[in-house]
Amino acid sequence: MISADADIPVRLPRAFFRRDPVRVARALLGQRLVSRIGGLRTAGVIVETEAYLGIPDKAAHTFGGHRTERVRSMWGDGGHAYVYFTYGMHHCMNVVAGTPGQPVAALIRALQPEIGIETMFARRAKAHREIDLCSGPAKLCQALAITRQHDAEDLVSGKTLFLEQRRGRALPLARIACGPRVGVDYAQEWAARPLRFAVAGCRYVSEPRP
DNA sequence: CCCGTGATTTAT
DNA sequence: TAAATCACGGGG
Repeated sequence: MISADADIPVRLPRAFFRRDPVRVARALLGQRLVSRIGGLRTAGVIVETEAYLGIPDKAAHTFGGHRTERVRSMWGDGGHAYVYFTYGMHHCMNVVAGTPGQPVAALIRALQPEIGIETMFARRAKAHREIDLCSGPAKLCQALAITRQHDAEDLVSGKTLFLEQRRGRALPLARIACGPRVGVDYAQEWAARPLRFAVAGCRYVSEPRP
């Protein structure tokens, strides 16, 4: 039977995140990322992710067991945010996966804007079309006002940044496109591995599409 | 294609 | 300390 409160938002539970990063990256597709920052609510459906496999992964910030202040949150429990700053102007958000001591994560690369679209346009003055608001890891952080301030935030219990379950079941594999990760050409044999995932045919996915 | 921009990392 | 790097985005 159908529950009367089927549409009340439910958070993704801790167990969702305490899995290997490929599983988490795929399972995040179709879920909702919500930001309540600066008194404004913005949210979108995750349509593109990448998995970062930690110590052996030459493209990961924690490659080789690298453990610095910047990547501290990567070493913590699954279900927390890892937000980093790069190129002097951009923030990118990861969802930490696995359990403490496993520095693995899923990078959120694109959202389909859903809530607070006017706020997103205001925060992203250079975007003129809805598909330009969140079609890239730094674009979505700008649209949702996610910064290094939100690094290490607990997405399971936090009040400003969290994930709502939108799909009870995983997206069928046939509806997930995959391909090499973006911007990791330096990572040798890890560069070509198919660790980028996207909702097949979705126009909100960043280009070039997998 | 090229370049901004600055924290972080890596090499001296 | 100095130099190189960078999980990007915007403009031409």
